[in-house]
Amino acid sequence: MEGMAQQTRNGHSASAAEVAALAGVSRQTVSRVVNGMPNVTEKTRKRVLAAMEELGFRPNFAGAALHGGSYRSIGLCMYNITRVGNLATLEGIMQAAREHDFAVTMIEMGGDKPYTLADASRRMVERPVDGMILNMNRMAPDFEEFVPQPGVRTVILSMYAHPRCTTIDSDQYGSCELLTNYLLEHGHSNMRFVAGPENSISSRFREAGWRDTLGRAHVDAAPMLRGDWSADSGYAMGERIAAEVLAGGSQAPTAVLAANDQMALGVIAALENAGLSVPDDVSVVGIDDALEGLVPHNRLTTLRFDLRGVGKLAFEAAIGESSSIEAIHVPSTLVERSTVRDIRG
Amino acid sequence: MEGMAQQTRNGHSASAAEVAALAGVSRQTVSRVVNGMPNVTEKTRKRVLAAMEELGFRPNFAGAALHGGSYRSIGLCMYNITRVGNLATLEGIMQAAREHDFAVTMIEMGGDKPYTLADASRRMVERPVDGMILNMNRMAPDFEEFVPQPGVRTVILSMYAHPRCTTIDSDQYGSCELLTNYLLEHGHSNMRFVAGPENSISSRFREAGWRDTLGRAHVDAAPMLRGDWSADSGYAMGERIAAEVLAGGSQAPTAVLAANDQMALGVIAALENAGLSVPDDVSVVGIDDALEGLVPHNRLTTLRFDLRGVGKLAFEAAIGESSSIEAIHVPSTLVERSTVRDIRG
DNA sequence: AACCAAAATGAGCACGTGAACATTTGACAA
DNA sequence: TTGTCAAATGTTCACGTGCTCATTTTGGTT
Repeated sequence: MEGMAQQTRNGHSASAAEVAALAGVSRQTVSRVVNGMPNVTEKTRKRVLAAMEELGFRPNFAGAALHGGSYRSIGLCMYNITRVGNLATLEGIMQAAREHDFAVTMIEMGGDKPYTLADASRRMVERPVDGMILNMNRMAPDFEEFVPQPGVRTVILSMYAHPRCTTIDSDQYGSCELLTNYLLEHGHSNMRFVAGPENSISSRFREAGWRDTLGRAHVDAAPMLRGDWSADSGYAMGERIAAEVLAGGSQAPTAVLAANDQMALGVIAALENAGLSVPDDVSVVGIDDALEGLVPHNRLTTLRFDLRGVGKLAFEAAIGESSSIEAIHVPSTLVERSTVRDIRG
Repeated sequence: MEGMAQQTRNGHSASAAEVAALAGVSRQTVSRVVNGMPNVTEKTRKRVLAAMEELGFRPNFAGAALHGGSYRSIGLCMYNITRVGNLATLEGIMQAAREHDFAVTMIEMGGDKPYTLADASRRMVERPVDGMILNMNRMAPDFEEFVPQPGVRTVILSMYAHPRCTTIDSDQYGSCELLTNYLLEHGHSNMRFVAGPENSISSRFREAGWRDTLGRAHVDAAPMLRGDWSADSGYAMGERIAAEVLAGGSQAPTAVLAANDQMALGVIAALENAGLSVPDDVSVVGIDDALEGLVPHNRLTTLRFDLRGVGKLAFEAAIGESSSIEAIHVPSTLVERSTVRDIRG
């Protein structure tokens, strides 16, 4: 059993005291070596390191954290990791965490029913975290009245501002404002909007951005077409739009704004299937820039969110010292490809 | 500052002792209430709960864990979260974790250079985790010689078996074995294989599965076509295949096995662009079943991995009591749609 | 009222570490 | 040799909790 010298007691790794005993020094010297502090002779350091090696020493996290320091970890509660946007945000958070040598402690809430922020916060706070980020996809039932756990900075990923927590999200509203203006500037005053599902917050803000922008430009909005984010739903709406275009008349649309790229893809397929050309007959724009590498010859003009930026800001707000409460909307950038034609003049 | 009664000292939440003092009971009684132990009068419990509420008590994780219990968390080290497969695996792990009331502590390794298992393990072990799962996308340089941290069960997500750790992965080899046999059974003895990039382990196993299966069936393998997972690379290979088909002759392919769905999509687009019909002229199969909702009228016959199953098994191996070391390959299932034609007879 | 068992509560130790402070060692100059 | 000072090392305390064991209280029975 010599090879098993690492194991002491019931599976727990050796303590600093045992290392100290083996190395013939005091426990404090071991601590100094572990934490790379100065004022240790090279000879002593070597002896301690050898003892650590022999015993398979693993500094006890609890003992270290107990003293009152930070856990160097932030909590993240996600509702649905699978959603493309959430994933990129997660990546941004992870990247920021790595730069600060933080870990990310994740818990997932049951995917079926919408969770309350209070539940998420309660489950998270019993973990070793220095702050927390709560993702809110659908509307949390207790959003307004939610009170964050005292002493743990809490950031909510949400378009809605919160009275007691900093909120961060990509500017969903601004995204459609930007795209609508873009289409208007290219002469498309008669456009159709293919929306996402009604229960999605993003979807609602995207729709509002479109509608308000048209209103500000004094352009009448045609009835919105309801999709469900999927390419097939986009295709179905695309068929309707194709019929409108083919029917002609002054109300015939010249452009389509789809609330995500998949639906835009469906719209394009339906239009082309009906013998129409994109962008010669109809211009189409999407949102998300999610088709990269996924579709051959991707040429969709779309909008890219700075999701890593969102993740980074969320992380920094969660560990930040500032106690100010902000509502941050991160802007997005237009990605011009070739599905929009300029029809002015 | 009455509303700030929650905050004591420098941002730390109140201790059980302070709660005890306020409630006029012993600290041990507070502990009993917190942990829901029996033998506490209802009246006492109420008083303690009230005191906890007033002070905003948060049980100190370190203090509790110090006693030697479990952290109720497993570590996960990921190389690249963005990859579709990794995401689904993560989801499986999260789901299993939730069922056991575990959290998942994630760290990400720098996305640019391949990481060593030793690095990942070292960074992970200083966190409060009861076990760890290491993801290995490319070949880790130290795979063979890696020795897991003593006392922390370590699971590697890898197709290769490891001498000292349990390994788990979707059966990449078996996936192409299954699909190749499927095509052979449908009369396609002349098929082309569009591979993924050379540095990907999955890619290598998928290619080997295809090649070996053809060998066992005594069918000559045509030269493999090298893609890079992207739809555009699939399109490029599809153009070459189309040329071969149109050239005719006994060596003209009747089917294509693409190592992922995106490339299959590209192949189909190229074939159809060349005036060929799928599946009437050429059959095409992909792998991953990744196009759901993403593409209108998805009809690609493909293979679905049980990635959640992989995640679940990995989690359970990481917290399991059994010290046996296994190499688990989780099988996948065929998803028949309509891009393969039976040309027997 | 007296007694007893069971339930409720309290006291003290142990966990492994970091930090402040105390002590020893070693080098060098007078 | 002796004194001095800095570097190296050791000692002690504190952190907040769970557990074991001791003590007190409660409720019921004789």
